[in-house]
Amino acid sequence: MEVIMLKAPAAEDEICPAHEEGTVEVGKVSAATSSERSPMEAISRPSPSNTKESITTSQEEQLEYTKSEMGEVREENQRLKMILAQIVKDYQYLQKQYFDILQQEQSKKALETAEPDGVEEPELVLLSLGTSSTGQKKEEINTCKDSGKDGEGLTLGLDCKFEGTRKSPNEHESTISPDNSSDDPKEEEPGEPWPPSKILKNPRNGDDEGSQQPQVKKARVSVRARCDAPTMNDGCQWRKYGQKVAKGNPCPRAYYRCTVAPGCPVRKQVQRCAEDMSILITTYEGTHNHPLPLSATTMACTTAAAASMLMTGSSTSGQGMAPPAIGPLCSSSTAAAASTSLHGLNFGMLGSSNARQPYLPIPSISSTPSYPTITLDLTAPPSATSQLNQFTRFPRYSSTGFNFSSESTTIPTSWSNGYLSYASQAYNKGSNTGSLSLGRQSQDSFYHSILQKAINSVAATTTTAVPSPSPNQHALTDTIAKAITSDPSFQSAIAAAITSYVGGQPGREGASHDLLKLGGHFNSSAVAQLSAAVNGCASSYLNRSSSSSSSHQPNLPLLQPPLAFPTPKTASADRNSESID
DNA sequence: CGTATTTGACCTGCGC
DNA sequence: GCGCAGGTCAAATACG
Repeated sequence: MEVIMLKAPAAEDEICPAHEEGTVEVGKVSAATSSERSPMEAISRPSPSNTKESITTSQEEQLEYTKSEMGEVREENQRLKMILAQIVKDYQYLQKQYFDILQQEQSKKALETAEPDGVEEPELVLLSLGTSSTGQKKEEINTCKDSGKDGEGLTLGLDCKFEGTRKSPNEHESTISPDNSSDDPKEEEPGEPWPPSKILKNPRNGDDEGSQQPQVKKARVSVRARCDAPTMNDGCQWRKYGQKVAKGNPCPRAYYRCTVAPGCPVRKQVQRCAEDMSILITTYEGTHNHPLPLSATTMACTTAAAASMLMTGSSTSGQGMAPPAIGPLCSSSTAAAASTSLHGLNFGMLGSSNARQPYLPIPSISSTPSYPTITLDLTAPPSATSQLNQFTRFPRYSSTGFNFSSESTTIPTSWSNGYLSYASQAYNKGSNTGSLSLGRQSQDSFYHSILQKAINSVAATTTTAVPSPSPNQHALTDTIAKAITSDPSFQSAIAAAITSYVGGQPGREGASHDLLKLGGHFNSSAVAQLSAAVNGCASSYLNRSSSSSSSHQPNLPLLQPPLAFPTPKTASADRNSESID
């Protein structure tokens, strides 16, 4: 019975999470529950049909046992339902916050767009989440630029609609701010015909939107990642509707359309990099008009964030052959979200058969004349120096950027520093452009380090092992906690990061342990703060890791046990089997 | 048999 | 106006 209980939700998560939002899942769970009951009742009730005389004592005992088990199962089911409800609630709340932030930033940017420096069209916005080789970076950027035309670049336009790279602030607001929520039916509805051309072309779409905003250019989010599989597993269901060989790349470009919902306008292009066949370039466009699975949501958020950056960046950044000077800080919140979301993508990608390597996102945002394009490069070689070079080249960003260095020894420090910068300047600057560098190889080590650091700090202050906690550690912890608590977007980013970190590496139980440890020390005010901050947005993620020790967070209702979250099937499957066993 | 993929043709926008 | 390239459609085909 227990097996069933655990599996049902898990299975749902694997399949639906990406398709349906929590609400749906809840329903599904309910369904599962009812279905479970039937069998149970079938077992417990059969007695009437079977004469009791025919039932042996042992059988009766078994029935009793079964009944008690059933009761437990039901209780468990109820508990799971509650958890689901909470998660859904959390999710919705966070989503709302996230988009609110985006809107605020857009408004801010719109106001600041008037700034002289930002006048140039931001053809390129660099959002670096990972280490990337400088040289490569350039190439990538160029590629991105070209991509607009030859399709070499990948763009993932998930949820944001954009107007031309540069529109008046008002326009920006009017088109984007209203709805960045990917879940918002409204957004999609304006359904932007994917390609501008489409607008005019497809009457069948029945969308007048196209006509309404003929000039609207949708943002595209291009993700470059090493993946042997035909496509990345991004949490959505796609149907291939075309394939074509684009000029400049011998590899055919495949066109996919989201089939999660009948009228979903989201499409994606998948093409292998001509230079490196192992690199898969996936471009997303459009807005989902249906609930998204967690993993898909992440991507959507990434797109939205990227789009936001693009939009804002368009007003402030310079052109871009070389990663131009981007504002010191991309909208950190969005950048962070984007980066982390990307990570989430990676995570999703892990689901694909061959893609096991978690690549840190090294996103660079660029826009082509026709389409604002954001390129997230998850393929950067694990070169610490490359990142250094990158920053050397663009000290401007590094100085104010949200720098997640990949160097294990400096990561925490960089991060904290970067975050401080972020916290203090992000909104003040209002700049949407900048760099958010998350050392690629670091992703793993980065989050780990952060968590570890936080944990250590906490441990230092809460355990006897460390008599006198370092003031610095304390400060760091507080800083982190404050930073997280003060910025919902950042919370989301952290949540996504954690998700990626935890979920992206099924085999790495360490991550879970770290999180558990974090929660385990929640007595510490610092940890409590962190937990509270993260809790809001990542509770669901944490839950998974804390599943085996839900008792550890009595005071953290959100940190409940575990439902299978959209994670690579293998991961969730393993988890389920493990829990079952 | 139903669904997904393949593939050639068609449409549209853009540059010359 | 013409040609090129990107993007989409839809019939044919493959697959489960």
